[in-house]
Amino acid sequence: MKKLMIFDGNSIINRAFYGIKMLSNSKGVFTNGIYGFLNIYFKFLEEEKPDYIAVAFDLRAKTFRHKMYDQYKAQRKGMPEELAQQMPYLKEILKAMNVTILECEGFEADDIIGTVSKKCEDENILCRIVTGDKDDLQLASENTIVKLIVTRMGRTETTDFDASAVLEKYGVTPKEFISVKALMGDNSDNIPGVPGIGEKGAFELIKEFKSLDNLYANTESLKGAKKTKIEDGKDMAYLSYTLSEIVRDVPLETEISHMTVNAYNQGELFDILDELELKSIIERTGIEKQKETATFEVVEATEKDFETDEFIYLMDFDEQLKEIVFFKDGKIYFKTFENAFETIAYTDILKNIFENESISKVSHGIKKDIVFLKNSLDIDYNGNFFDTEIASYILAPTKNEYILSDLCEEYLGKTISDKQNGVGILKDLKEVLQEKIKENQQEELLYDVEFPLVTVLASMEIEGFKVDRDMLHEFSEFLAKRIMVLESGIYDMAGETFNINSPKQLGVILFEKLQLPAVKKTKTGYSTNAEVLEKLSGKHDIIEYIMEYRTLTKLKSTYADGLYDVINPQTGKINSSFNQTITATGRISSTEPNLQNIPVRTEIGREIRKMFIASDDEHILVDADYSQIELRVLASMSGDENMQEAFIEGVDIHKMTASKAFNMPLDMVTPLLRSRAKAVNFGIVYGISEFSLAQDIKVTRKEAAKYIEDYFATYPEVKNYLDGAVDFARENGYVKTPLNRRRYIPEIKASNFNLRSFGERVAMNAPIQGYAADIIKIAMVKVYKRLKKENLKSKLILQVHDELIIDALKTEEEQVRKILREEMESAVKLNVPLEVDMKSGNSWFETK
DNA sequence: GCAGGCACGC
DNA sequence: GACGTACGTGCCTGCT
Repeated sequence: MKKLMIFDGNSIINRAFYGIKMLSNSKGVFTNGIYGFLNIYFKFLEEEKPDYIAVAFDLRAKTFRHKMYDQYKAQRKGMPEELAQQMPYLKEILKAMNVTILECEGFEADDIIGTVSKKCEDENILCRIVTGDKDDLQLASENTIVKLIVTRMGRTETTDFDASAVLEKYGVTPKEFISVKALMGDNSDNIPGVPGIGEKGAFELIKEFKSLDNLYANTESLKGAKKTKIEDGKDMAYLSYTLSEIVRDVPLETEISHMTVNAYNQGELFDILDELELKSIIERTGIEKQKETATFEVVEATEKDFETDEFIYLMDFDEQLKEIVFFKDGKIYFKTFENAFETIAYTDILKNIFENESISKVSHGIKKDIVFLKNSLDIDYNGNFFDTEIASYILAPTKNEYILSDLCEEYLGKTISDKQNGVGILKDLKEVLQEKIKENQQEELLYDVEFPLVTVLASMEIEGFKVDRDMLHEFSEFLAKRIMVLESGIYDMAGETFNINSPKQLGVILFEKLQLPAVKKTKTGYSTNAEVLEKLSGKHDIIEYIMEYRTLTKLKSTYADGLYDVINPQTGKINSSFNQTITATGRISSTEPNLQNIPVRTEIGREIRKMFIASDDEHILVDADYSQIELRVLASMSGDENMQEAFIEGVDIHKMTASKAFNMPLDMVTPLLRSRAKAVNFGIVYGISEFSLAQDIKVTRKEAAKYIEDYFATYPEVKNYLDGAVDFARENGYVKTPLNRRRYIPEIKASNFNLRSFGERVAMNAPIQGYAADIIKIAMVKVYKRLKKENLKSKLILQVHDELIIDALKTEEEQVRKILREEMESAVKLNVPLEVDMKSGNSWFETK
């Protein structure tokens, strides 16, 4: 016997959508429903190996059921936007797979399925119905099996129902199932049923009477209230029956003989799946990439081959240079290096290329090359280059990684098999990226800010920050002693030893053994974070101990010991990595170690900064930080005169905000009111929610909302500006800074309130934080160039978002201060002054 | 190897 | 009313 399988497209994509966590491609198109549908589709295809296959869909148009009963599915909300946008893609995919799609105006997918299964019965074909909708159980028969799926926690479970399985599970036949539903109704479809008859009653009645007709022919055998309910509900019952009964003679245009399982239209299918970045599905379909695989002639390079005016290369090294591959005149050249001698013999050739301004370089991730060439061969990489990694980041800053092969597939549709072939299409990639950068008007941002910054960051990495090893070690030992004392105190009070670092064990001690009130829970148990501990403070002496223990162990492990472990033993310096392609907003990040989160707020934490020192006795640290850069940016971009006034007059912005928002003279502003105004300013800058603001300043959400309202009344143009940013994002899908740094915000269209609110806050915040990031990057490039131009030996060694640190030769200190102030304050022209606070000192501690 | 909880900075 | 909450990095635990 032949076998047909039919899927309920809407039902399955729905199940998948709600059962699988949100997925989206890098452009923000959601894909979880499609992903789930296809996995289910392939699973059943492999299991059942049908001869015919079809997928049925609902259409948006009203069905005969709506015409018959205007309340039908009336309460049902439309599909959420995140799912709706996936439907056309799914249909395209099915078309590319040459799968029959069945839709029929005026009917639902269920009716189409009912019709197809009826045809199967007539033509003696086995039928398999795959759906998440229990209603289809009425279609089960000997030859028709309903495969009912349930998705939970990302897993799909299936139960098979033929007629006897329905009878066994529910005690009624498939056809009787319709009558049951007619009596009990269905909330999800808004089918009324008989008032007062629920699931239990409906099943009992139909088990006894078998059908509605028989029930109503024998109502006299019923008793009491039930009898009245049934009799009164007769019209409703019959209406509900018609609504519930699946139609089995929908006018379909397609015959079963046309529903054969066909070969895929490979190129088309690949393109869609590739666009959606559904890699595992591509693998599962087994489709071959129809696209070109880049292959080039590969030859070993001679010294002469290195002569070129455009050096397109990829370099491989660890401690030693291992290989350079480069592309020239349609050929790939490679040169491998077995040992240090070979490398040294090549130093001049490499120097000629990398130090020569007139040879332009193209590569992927150039900063690491600059650092390597300087450290291992003392080669000074000049600034004439195009970095495809940085360019890709500017085009799409929210991607997790910028891998060359992925980018080639994305932008060129070409697959690269290895590094050698990668270099062969680097130039093509460069040209596509260049074009897109131009389209987005991001040329100034890329060529005048980001590329020059690569050199600056490399220099900062090479230079490093000198630390006082011994002092760091002593501090660690000091902490260790104090931690020991706290530890034994905690064990005493707890009456047992346990791992204080384990929130799980700590939770048991505090909230079970010591019976302290548990205020907050996490996914896995009791919350024991600082906020919770603060609330418990005073209730038990152990709390203070734990709070101090947390502070000190954090200081010891992350800072004292963590930093000690990464000191270069030769130089006594710490060399962090500065990453330019991580953050969504345009800020840079620092890793291994992170020097952008060295403690400053608490006295004990600030101690760490005493260990960050000038490189030697001849040097001094000069620290310059922008004063309120984000708020100045906001004042300038919004054009709000009230806010600008504060900066032009040079008064304390938080105090001014409090004075204006709470309608009182400046000298009446109390520290508490100032700190609340500050929190609102802070919240605006970081795009925090009303909820977070309430938590921050420990007021109710309502009060927080009032503060925000007062704030916007004080600065009406700020409100206007922020609303405008949200509108812009809704319309364009992204926001931008004045330098056209973009951030895409797919969340702005989400139907989920939290996700959409998040998108709106991002839309308001990204231009502010992003522009501040642009400004300090411009300043860094200008400061670096000035230091070089004026032949100074002082070096930029660190950036912390609004702060620059220079390790200055003492004899150059005044010149360095002048350069920092001038270049930072003139980086861009705002409608308010850009101000810099500056301080020198022998340690980072002293500069604060 | 990975997720969760926590804490540090701007 | 939405039950999650700006951006990052790194440490520790406790599970697989």
